[in-house]
Amino acid sequence: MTVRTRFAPSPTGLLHIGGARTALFNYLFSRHHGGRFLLRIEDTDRARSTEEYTRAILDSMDWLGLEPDEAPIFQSTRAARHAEVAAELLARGLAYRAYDTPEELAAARERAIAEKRAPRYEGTWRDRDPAEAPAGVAPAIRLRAPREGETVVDDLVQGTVRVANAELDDLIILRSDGTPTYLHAVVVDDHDMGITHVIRGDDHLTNTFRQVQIYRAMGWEMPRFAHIPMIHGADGAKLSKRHGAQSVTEFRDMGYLPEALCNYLLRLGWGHGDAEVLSRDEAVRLFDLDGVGRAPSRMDYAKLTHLNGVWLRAADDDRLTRAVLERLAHRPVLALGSIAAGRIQALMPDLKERGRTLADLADSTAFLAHPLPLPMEPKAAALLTPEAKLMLRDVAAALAATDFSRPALDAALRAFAEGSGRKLGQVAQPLRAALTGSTVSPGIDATLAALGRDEALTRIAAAAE
RNA sequence: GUCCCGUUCGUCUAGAGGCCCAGGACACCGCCCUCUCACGGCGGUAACAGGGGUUCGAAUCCCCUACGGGACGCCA
Repeated sequence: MTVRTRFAPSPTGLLHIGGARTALFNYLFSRHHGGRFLLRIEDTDRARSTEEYTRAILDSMDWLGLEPDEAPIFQSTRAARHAEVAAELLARGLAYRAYDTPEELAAARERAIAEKRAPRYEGTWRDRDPAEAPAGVAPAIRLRAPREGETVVDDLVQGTVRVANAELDDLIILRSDGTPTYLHAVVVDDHDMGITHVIRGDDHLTNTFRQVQIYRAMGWEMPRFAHIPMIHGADGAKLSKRHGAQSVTEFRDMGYLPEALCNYLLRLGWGHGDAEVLSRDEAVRLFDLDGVGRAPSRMDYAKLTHLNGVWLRAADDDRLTRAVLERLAHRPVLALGSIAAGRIQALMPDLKERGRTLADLADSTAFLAHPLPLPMEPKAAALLTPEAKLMLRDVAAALAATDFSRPALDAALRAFAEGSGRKLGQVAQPLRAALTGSTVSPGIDATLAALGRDEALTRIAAAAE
């Protein structure tokens, strides 16, 4: 049997990281087992679903490298099939028409809560003669769920979970307007799509019992279920706005790399020995459901950032240069011609050593594209004392005598420092300030070389004035 | 209220009865490297929720308590 998994987001918002992790686990599981990964857009809530969100979710999945193996299926296109299955259940006496009005149900619910009973449907129309149906009320169709015994879910993550059928009620599968409810549509679609493994957030665990009842009623083979714990904010509460970034789009905009976000999300709730840094290939090779824990995990932005640094250092220089240029394009003061691009490219191996996000990288790169006069950070300006300025003129002369290769620049600076009785730092720091307007940059020789002879000497002269 | 699930360093986790007076990673604190900042290296602080069992022996098995989370909709 070929493994088939699916990710089934509803397009009522951006793809958040909980959803991204669910998608990732589905993807990795299917890949690990040589199966297929599908996508279903659950857009049955017509009021809240939008095309923009659908597109945004697709974009985010694409960015994360989680492309589905088949064209996405839109649940809204399958309403007729959902109704057909409901009709079959009705014909076989496994479902029934319920004529309760929303008002009656709401009243019954309030009564139950007031009397501290579970707010369950009492089955008013379960065995009532349809002839008693009130005129003008369109019925909803409810599943005739078993009332005795228990329903068991053999979950790949949660283990065997069981509940007494008396705890469950007769759920609505088709609304009075003929549209399917979520629980019903999911079962029908998963069955028709040939889904073998349903991997989703554990907020769906208790709903699974009712879905199992639908599978049973239809006599369908059941998929295996795997309910993975949810992601919480740093305070342990459900992830929300106040916890900071939560959508994939936001993380992308903040300068996180998709491989880093995937790596982080993979390790959140899943472990494999001491493995921490995992490429996509390694993840596919090692991932399986037995490594997934059952407790909810908290989002740790610091660890994500660290991992991003690791992947940033491993990333290709051309790719990073392009990404940085894109980010810098929003800064009108910069001169982003081919000269600047060349400098950035040249210094990228050194720059990426110290950045943690693309945003950091762009910040630490901007000086290369900045036209003169260079803005000076206060700390940098403080380094340019009158004595330092005098020294800078001599340094410029020493540097001008080299071929401006890194080794030659390094040797010249060391010789100059030694010859003038200074420590290298006493020479390098004012020089750094002159070249970058900052106290922080890659090695001074690399910085000089990236700027090039003319620009470097011009900047030094400007600072020495 | 009812039902379901969970609880190992601050955080993510390793741990499937003796290998654990609990290992790794991030964060934090020292030191080293060093032209700055990073990177890297070395070291440190820090956890089995509590209580009962079972067993020669329990982080690992059972029970209870506490605390978290989730679900109970003609939402998905």
